[in-house]
Amino acid sequence: MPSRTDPLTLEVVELIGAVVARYHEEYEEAAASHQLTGAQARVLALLAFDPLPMRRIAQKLKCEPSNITGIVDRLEGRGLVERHPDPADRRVKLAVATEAGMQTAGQLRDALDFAREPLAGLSTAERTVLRDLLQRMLGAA
Amino acid sequence: MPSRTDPLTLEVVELIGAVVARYHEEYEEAAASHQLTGAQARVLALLAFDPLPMRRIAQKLKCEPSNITGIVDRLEGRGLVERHPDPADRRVKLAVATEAGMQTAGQLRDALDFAREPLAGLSTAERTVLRDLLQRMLGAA
DNA sequence: TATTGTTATACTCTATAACTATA
DNA sequence: TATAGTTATAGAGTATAACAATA
Repeated sequence: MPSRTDPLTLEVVELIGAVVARYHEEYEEAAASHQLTGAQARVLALLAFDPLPMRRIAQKLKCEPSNITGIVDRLEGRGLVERHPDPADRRVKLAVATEAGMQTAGQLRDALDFAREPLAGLSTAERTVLRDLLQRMLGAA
Repeated sequence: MPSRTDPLTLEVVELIGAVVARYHEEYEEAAASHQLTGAQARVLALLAFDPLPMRRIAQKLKCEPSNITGIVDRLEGRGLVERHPDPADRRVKLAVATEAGMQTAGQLRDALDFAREPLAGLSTAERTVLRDLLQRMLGAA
């Protein structure tokens, strides 16, 4: 078993850092191309998947609920999101992506292809190794 | 050759997104444990590697130079960084990590171990596959 | 009483533009 | 005139605390 700090491991750690930086760069860039901030794009992506109460959005983004008010305000001002009452609990407001919001979210998803291209060039065996490793990385800590 | 959107590839793409999210979470958490913001921690990490002119920091962080003034101000106020004149060009200010800054940067580095633990548990062959894949991912786009 | 969303406040990061001191 | 760093300004994200409506 190789050591925790051998050169190959350090190299891989550095590469992961580079992937993270690259992922963020491209995400911000894709968001900006739609005049959205990163936070707005993340919320829109969540809501395109399914409607959520304000509080749930904050949990998903791991931030305070009070922040979501402004982000959804701005998305709503752009016509990408709407606030709907929850019939089951009148305290709750469900944030829902509009048709335009769904379209924008789809375009954002397509723009984030940088990872998909090279992955598709790998054999099934290689991708399986990668999947298992990533799962281990996420499960271990 | 598998398709660009087959289930295994999509699964891996999703896992990469999770790794990115996790990486950021832990980075912010480690920074916060030293009463630093993410941006401050990133600048400190850069300067712990070697001193840089203000402008170079902005290039590394891919932001406007004017932003760096405030970030370095706050690091300097905490005694983690100093501004030194550049003898070669009196317009330039070199930002240098202090002894305390070097220590903090080292602690931040150690805190970001989540990737290293599981990586060290992989065989050399597996880590080599991973390294090559990550390099391909970064080079392809 | 507890919870949901909001408001108010303060701080940081961000880009843009104008300024200063050097070159 | 061009460049390095700064200042001024405005918009956005963030946490904290207090508030209204509802449970």
